[in-house]
Amino acid sequence: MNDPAARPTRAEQRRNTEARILAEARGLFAESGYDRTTIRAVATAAGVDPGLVMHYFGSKELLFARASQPGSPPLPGGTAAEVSEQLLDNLRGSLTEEPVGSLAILRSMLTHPEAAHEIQAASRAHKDSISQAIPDDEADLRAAIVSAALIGVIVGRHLIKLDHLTDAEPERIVDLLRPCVRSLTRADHADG
Amino acid sequence: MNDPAARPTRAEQRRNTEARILAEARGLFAESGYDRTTIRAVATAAGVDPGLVMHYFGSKELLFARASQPGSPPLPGGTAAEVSEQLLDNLRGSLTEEPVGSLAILRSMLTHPEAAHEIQAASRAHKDSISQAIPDDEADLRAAIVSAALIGVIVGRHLIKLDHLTDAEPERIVDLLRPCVRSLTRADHADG
DNA sequence: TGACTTATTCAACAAGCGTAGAACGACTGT
DNA sequence: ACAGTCGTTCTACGCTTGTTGAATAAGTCA
Repeated sequence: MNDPAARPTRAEQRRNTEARILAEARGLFAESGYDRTTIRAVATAAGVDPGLVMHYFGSKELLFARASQPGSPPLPGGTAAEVSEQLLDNLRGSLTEEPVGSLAILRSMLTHPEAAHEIQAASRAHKDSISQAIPDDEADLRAAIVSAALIGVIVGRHLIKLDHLTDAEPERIVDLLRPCVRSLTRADHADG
Repeated sequence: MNDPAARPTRAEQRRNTEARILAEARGLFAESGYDRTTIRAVATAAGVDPGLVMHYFGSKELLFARASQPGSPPLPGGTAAEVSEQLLDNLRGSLTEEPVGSLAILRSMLTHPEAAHEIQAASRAHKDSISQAIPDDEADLRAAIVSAALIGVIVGRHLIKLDHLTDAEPERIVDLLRPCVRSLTRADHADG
């Protein structure tokens, strides 16, 4: 019955193709964004009829929602120094290999309202857990800035593919950004 | 002949509607991106027939090219300290009111290849003039990082509208980012 | 085996898109 | 005034899209 070499059962078959469709959808959404990814293209990539995609996922919108699961990294917490090091750890992870689902959201965040909302929500959650560690009345703003800047770096590397950002060793980028993150999570900054 | 109150001449009339179309196109491209902005919507917003838009601009692609003129800020140069202050000046300008043409490019940079190329080119030009002021063999990487991070902040404020980033005073954001930019344009950074 | 479910495909619809070309009518130079 | 330019609109073509419902064929269970 459960012989792995045998012809797969019906339920297995279904989960199989459903997973294959989902994987191809993730890839295409991450590569081309929501609008430029057609259900037909997903179906073709998965070796399947477009109608089947609809039958399994209901609509393009629902397919996108399933394909772009936030997979949000653990929220930082603790002292300011700890928070900044956790932020840099997350950054390092996102630089080495970003999960395709996250890239799908990032790719579409400027043109697809739903994706934008998810980014806002994620950034808001991030902010709440960061700003508590910052002894400053501008803590919320600081948290928002560090979110935006780090998103910019990830987007620049994976999606826009900025020249020297794509090839660089993740650890180098993290090292170069460490003073930035620290100055933003601490309340001290000198000008002049 | 040139009585400003009189009925406009043919050439004036043309420049008039052409400018009106271009303005509406800029607005819509900045608001919705390339794909979601239809020529029909631009025409309707300008109170004009879609065919006229084609007749004046040739194609949607050409219209986008005209509507999203880079309007790149003056390239920084000089010593490291001067460069970082110029970068922050540009940032302040982009935070107070970004020209709609630039927002059109930024909005589409993740989904429209042409827009992505323009961002890459702009970032490359930026890099060349920044990295010369940085006494470091990682100068190119530093320049790319600062570009990406600043783009992230601008995008977070104007396009994604991150919570506390939208309301904040530009000068506050600039002040908070000053240590960041300085640490990236200088060759010194401590870790530990 | 036979009844039933279900994974999958086929064919087609309605809508929206960019775009082309003919047509109209007012302005313009001679 | 006449011929021609030109701003502008109308209509329509061809294409792609998301989505649907019927049809097909294979697996499943009594």
